Amino acid sequence: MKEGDENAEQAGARPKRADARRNEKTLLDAAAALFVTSGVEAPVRDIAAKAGVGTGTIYRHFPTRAELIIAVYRHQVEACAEAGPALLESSPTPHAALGRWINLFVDFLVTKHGLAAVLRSDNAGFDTLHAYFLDRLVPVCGQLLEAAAAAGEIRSDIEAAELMRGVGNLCIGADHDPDYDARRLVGLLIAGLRRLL
Amino acid sequence: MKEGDENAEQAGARPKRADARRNEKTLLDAAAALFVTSGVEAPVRDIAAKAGVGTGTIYRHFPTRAELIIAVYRHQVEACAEAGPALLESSPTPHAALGRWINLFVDFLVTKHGLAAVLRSDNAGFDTLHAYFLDRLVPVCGQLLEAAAAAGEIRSDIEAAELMRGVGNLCIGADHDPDYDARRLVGLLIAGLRRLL
Amino acid sequence: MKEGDENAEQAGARPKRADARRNEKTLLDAAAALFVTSGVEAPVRDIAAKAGVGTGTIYRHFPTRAELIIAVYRHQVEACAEAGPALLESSPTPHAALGRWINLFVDFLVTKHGLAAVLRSDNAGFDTLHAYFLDRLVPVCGQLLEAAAAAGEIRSDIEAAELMRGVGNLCIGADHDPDYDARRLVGLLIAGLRRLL
Amino acid sequence: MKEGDENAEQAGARPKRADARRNEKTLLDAAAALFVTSGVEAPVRDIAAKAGVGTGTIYRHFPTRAELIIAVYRHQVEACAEAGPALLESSPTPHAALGRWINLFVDFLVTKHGLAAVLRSDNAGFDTLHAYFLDRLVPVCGQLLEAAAAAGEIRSDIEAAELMRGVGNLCIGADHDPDYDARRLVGLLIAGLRRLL
DNA sequence: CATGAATGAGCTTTCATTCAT
DNA sequence: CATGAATGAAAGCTCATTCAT
Repeated sequence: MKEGDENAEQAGARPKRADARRNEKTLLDAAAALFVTSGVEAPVRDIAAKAGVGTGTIYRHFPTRAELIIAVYRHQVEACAEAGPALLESSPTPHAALGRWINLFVDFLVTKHGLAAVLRSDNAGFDTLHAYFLDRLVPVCGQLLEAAAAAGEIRSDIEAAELMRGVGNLCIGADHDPDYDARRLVGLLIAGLRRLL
Repeated sequence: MKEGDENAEQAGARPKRADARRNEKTLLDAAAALFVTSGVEAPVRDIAAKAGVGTGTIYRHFPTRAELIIAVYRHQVEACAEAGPALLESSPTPHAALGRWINLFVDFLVTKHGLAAVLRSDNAGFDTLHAYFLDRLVPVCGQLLEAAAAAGEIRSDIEAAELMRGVGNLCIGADHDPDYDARRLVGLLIAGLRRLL
Repeated sequence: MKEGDENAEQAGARPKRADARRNEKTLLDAAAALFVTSGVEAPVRDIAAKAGVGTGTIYRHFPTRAELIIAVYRHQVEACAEAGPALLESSPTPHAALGRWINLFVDFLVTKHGLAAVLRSDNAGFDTLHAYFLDRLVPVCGQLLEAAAAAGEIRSDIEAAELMRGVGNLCIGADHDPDYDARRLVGLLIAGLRRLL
Repeated sequence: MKEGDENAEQAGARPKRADARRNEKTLLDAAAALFVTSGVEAPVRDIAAKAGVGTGTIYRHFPTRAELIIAVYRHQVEACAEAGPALLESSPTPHAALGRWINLFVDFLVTKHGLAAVLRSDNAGFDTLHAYFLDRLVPVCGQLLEAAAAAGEIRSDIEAAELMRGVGNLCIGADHDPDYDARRLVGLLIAGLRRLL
């Protein structure tokens, strides 16, 4: 049955079915919402319920939790990664660029209940997630760090991966405590990088 | 209630009390040992098994996990708290004292598998634990902070509670990753406190 | 519905039918292959995947698993059924013919991972399957049995249906254990039919 | 000496608590009953429900399904095993003893829905079960087989393990079909062992 | 008081089957 | 007709917590 008279999907070899696409969107929205309130380890059943789908649907779209988490946050992570070089150019100094970029990351993380915790998990199931964040963000951070070090603004004995982890850690629990300002503490951390004059 | 137990013991001369006390010691040792290997959220059953007692016994002595954790670490927390004033006197500057004292805290936390994470938990059951740490350590930290601020060494817009939380956060997950040096990052944080010259 | 398909095909000359038939063939091949490796209870999805079709297609062609199994093995079952009379003629004695025919059946069953087990299933869904095997093979077996009984070679108090079930049972699990030789045991069973002299 | 497990319990250091013992009995009864109707792979939840206990109770008493199955059938298996030597002495010939003993086994198995199937399972979880049956029954069968072979009554090329499996297989499904008489078929099998005169 | 048995909610994951596309 | 997305009922297993002994 090759009649191409049906509403042809937008160009592409195997376009996702409309309902599937809709569902995936619904799913991601539901997951994102639940992640905010219950953390990224929210029960699959709850996510499914919130999305109004069966649990199987989640597993079809995202076989592992890591994949779901990545999908939920991909856009924001990508945006963050891409912002790095631009900030380097538009900022007065590399150290300032670093601070701004880190703030972007903090703004992202602060609302991701439990994400930072899961990034520390030694559970094998989260390796993919771990790797994704590392792959995308550490190089960017490294670039900024190197620029600042090259400019003599900061110490050069801190690894990007370590700094990122520190920043990540400082964001843990920042969403459910108005007395805790992760951004301010991260500011301290970044300030601490400065080479002592 | 706090001192009552001791007195009742002397007066009543009930041998059971000695048993109970011995049990409690055994329990704390077992819990401490298991916390090291399995984290502070180790299954109650495992702790009981290690102590050679029934699970009920644990609940009798420590109705909530928070209480057990506090009991296990009380000595070390007290020691840390008490070290504050001494360090203030023996250190060249208040900021140096702060740094040393914070290092003490980091050294404590980093070896307590999962403790830092639990301190961030929004689980109501851990409120007591949270409060205990705050009560004991924040004033000490505040004292050091104030001294450093008074000496003009650091900014004065950082609260002790917030700083403690930041330090605690930086320690999360530091035990199972040799590539992550919480102490170095905390050092950055403390360095970041310095008033820019 | 049973004969309609064939006629409609010849009359209407609808090319779609050719597609469908090809599909059915593909399906049966895939199912047969998967049955060998994963047993006759292999997941529908796996079969569909192997055939390169959707799961719905399988249900369209074979609404129940029993029907699929029957379709997959029909040729071999028919061949087995048809071999009975021939063997009766070509064998030295009816009992020998029976033995040979039974061996044919054993050889068939033993390679059909899980088929023997499913033949014993009390799951209503397999009634059709059960009935099919009975309908096709029991009469043949009965014929051989009667001939042997008439020749005075064997006891006459065993029903063909029962014997077939026994043989079927002996084949269960014969595929995944090299230490178990269903054929030898079946040989014992057939030998046991002999009238004691 | 056996000196009674029951008595040892009263005397021994750690007697099982009365409620636990009662529960275990209830559990075994419930499991046995459910095994009859739903097979030995009946859902843990169903067994628990039938016994009126929580699922956890089952796992406490019998961490693996194999252990539960063994416990349910232990008495009968032991009785069967122990009957072997006695039958050898009390029967007119070793072959007769073998037949009688096999009948005992058949009577046992015929009501154990799904047991035979599970004994064939290649699932690692059932290794223990498999081993238990083999350990207890195959030697007994082997003894009878050897005696009969030594007496020249039967062929000597059949292994006890294989014979037991054959008998086991013949019993599959015998409980839910009044038209299928496993005992008669097994009789055939045993008769087939006879050395042809 | 101590014990540890019992409870049962809660989580993940699989798959037969239906039905929108 | 074919497709494969969605469904949701199972099922196994863990562990905090209660409570009979």
